[in-house]
Amino acid sequence: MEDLHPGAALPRDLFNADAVLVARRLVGTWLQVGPTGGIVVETEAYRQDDQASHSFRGETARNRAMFGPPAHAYVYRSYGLHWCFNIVCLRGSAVLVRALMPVLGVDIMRDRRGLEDIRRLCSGPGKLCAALGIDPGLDRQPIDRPPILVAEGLADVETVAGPRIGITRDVDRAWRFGLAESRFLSRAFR
DNA sequence: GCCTCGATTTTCT
DNA sequence: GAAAATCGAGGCC
Repeated sequence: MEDLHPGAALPRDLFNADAVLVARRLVGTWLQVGPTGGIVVETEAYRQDDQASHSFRGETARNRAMFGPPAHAYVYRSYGLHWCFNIVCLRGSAVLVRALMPVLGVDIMRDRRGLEDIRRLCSGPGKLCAALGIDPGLDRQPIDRPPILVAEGLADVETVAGPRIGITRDVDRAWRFGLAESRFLSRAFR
């Protein structure tokens, strides 16, 4: 494996754009929360004109962050149990970060997850939040100020695309993006 | 490896 | 009342 470390922080303007473009762009970037972090290997885009998105029916108490400024976090509870971490893009849209290649603070992440297997530490949106210590305290926080950092990561990235996971509407949009050949995905791309 | 199931909050019907 | 942007455990092959 390469010598991995964060590069320059991504500018906020980058997130003031279509979530589909941002989702593809984020594959291979660095995501850090406090003392833990790694390389983003899987994302999904959700737009307001998209029936699978929480924002489709307008603003609610839960999805308020999606209607706030770009480059801020949207953290929500999934299936009543797990947390999911998104980055807000154009108004009413966001990118769900689904999987990470653990790099920084791996022992901390193992402790938080109670799991040794590095390939499964962050291989899903709920797992990733547990490993990074993400909770609703980060909802609506900027992603370019501590404890969050999103920065350049891998130099050359080959991405693959496919249908999103776990949704029942607008299922044919290929808005899930992954790092080609990565062993840290939540599921393989076909 | 595959499958089924249950935990539990938010939203919608 | 039921489904949802999920996960882990347990049963089976």
